[in-house]
Amino acid sequence: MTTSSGDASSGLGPGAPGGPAKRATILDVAAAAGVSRQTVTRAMNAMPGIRQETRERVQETARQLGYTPSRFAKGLVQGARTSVGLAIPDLTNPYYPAFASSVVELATQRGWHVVMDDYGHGGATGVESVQHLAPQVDAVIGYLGGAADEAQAILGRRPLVVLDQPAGSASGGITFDYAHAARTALEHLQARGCRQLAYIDRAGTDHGAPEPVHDGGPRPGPGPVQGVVTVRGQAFARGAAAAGVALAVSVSPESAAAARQVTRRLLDEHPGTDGIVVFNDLMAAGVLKALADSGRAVPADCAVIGMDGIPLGELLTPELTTLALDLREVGRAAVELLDGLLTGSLNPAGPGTELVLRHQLVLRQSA
Amino acid sequence: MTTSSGDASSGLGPGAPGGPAKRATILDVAAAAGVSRQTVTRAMNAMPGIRQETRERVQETARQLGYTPSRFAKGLVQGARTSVGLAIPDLTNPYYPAFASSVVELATQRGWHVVMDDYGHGGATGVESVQHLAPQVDAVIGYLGGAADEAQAILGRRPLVVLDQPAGSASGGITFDYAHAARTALEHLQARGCRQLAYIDRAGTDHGAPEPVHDGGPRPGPGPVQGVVTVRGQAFARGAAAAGVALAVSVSPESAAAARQVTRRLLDEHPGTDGIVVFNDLMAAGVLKALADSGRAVPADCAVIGMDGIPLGELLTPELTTLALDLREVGRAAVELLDGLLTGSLNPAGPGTELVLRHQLVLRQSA
DNA sequence: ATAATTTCCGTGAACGTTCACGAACTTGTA
DNA sequence: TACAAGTTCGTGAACGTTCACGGAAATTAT
Repeated sequence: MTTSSGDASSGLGPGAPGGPAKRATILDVAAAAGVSRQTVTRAMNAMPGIRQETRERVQETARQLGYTPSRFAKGLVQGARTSVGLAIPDLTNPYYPAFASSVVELATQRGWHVVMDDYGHGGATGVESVQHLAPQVDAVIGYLGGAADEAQAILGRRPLVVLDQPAGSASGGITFDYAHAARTALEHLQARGCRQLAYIDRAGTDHGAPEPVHDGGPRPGPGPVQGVVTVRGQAFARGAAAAGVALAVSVSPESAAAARQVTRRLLDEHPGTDGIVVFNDLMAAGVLKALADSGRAVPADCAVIGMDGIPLGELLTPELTTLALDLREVGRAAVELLDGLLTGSLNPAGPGTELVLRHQLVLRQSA
Repeated sequence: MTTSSGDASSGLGPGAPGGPAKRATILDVAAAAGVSRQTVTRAMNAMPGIRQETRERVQETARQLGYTPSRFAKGLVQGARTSVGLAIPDLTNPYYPAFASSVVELATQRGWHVVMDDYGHGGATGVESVQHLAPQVDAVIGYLGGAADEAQAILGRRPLVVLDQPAGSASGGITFDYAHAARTALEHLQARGCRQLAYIDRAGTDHGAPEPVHDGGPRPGPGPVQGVVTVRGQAFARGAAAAGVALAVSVSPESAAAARQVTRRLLDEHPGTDGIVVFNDLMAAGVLKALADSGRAVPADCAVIGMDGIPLGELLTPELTTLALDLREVGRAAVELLDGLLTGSLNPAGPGTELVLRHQLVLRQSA
């Protein structure tokens, strides 16, 4: 502008000098190219009704000015592309990536964007995650670990699909038939001849549990059951009681290393244990280590059944028998449920639509 | 609408009848509550200058109408909250979640949102992923597997941080010192007394390779090296040549199962192999399986070194020695680099700032 | 009682884009 | 030449929110 030389805006436009280089707008491009807003729009969006030469000139001008259309202005006038929030407690836990991958894939197929929040590492809760996502998304899918009502309140009318917890007032929910899983596992172990069973539960309450129960009723067996606080754990305790089989229960933080230690103690207290079911495959990996530590052969001396069926199981030694969940299928169920909610074939305001999925026993070496 | 009763909007507002229930705006709320736009804004955003009673009344009205402020209108007037795109080839590969988790955590700390794209499953490329993300984000971090220039062109002035490939015209890049990694691994194996080494490379070119070379120069050893196409593979081939050590190279698709098969063939062709380095830990798991299949003891008969240091390695039997990368640290580096680019302390237009990280040998049982 | 604050609330403007429409220019045809 | 039809481009309006400012009402001070 102030220079007398002719070649203004040579290559870089703003950026080098002065302040933070105020963002170029469509008007800047229009002015620089000697056309109107609408022509710039036509050039940038591959619309008809513009001469090829003009289009190229405008595009070049836009490039030189570093022009990027404001997604806000565009969204405001065109109506939102839907974007869904995905709340995950811990991507580091191999259970979740498989699920998340599926959600992202199917959401992308529908033209949605996925805003991901991996809230566990910051020590946040599921509700806080929803709070963080809320202003940015049109819907949320998530493993919140409870408080579905509160989360739905934050989202207002926008649909919320929660997993592995009662839907409550949430628009939709996907749960798992743990009673069926427990029955399947226990029957398999019994058929195998196991008589001294144990279950390793995860420590830390999952807020999905209906009541933080101490199982005040008749103790189903000799094992300690007081610590059982997850819904999975309750299902196994009840399943064992129903089947009239002894079940020792230990509780461990959700990691292989922790499960290894807990299992060592369990084996000290119950040396005759000959069958163990574990909260999930990751912890089962630690259980296998502990059994190896103690010199026991798997499955000869003690059988092990994991849960969830993550790919890791196949790589362990021995390969892990597990109550598998097709995590891509879980993701598909969540996305399709949300799709129904969004397109209105399902009513978000109505009572939460619940979908129940079942684990399937995958026999490998460990049991 | 058709009813004569007076109680309009009782509890649910729109939604039940008619069409897709046009979205409620701030003006609807203002009218329903008998106040102005600005008062609604004040009520919804916890701003001062409003009576508590009014605030509650407005909030209740908003709730009843299912009002959710438009993120586009808000963004337009307030200036963008920055949101970054995260392009990941395959969340199912345990390498990436650890990285992604770190990125999400640190981005959230900065108040950014993360739009995730897991582009591999759809058969898309990194560039297509960037294309998909571009209209929605202010910057991109990603493993693109090449074509950084093209991706940067799509983003215009918006910063792009690429990983594990030359930055090219991208604003920033993070690469790994594979020459150092190769040297470390080979030296360790030699010191261990291994004499017949092998390297299992990943099939499929990573476009980051400077030239799709057939290594036309003098063959560094007896092993077949023609298939080496990844930068990692080249580093190992060169490292072996420099150290004057024989190195057989096999190529396998990126999965444990595939690596298992390839390793079986390798062992048939080179039965004397007593040390194997693998492209990554996931494939190394398959290599361990193959060695077990062949009746070889690890590390007594053959040592194995993996690469990248994912948590899986500790759970294998034997536990995997690996050239570990602190993936959370990689995420941190990417985010901090991007932060510099965004806040302007680094110049996005300038030549890409490259950062080189090093693998560290973590000794466990397998070597 | 009047003035000086303070509290509360409303109105014009602006953010950057696309849509709907119309004007100007070009080409083809009688 | 004149008219129709097509091509290319520009202008007002609208999307829904917040900001800056100003006015009215309620409260306190003089």
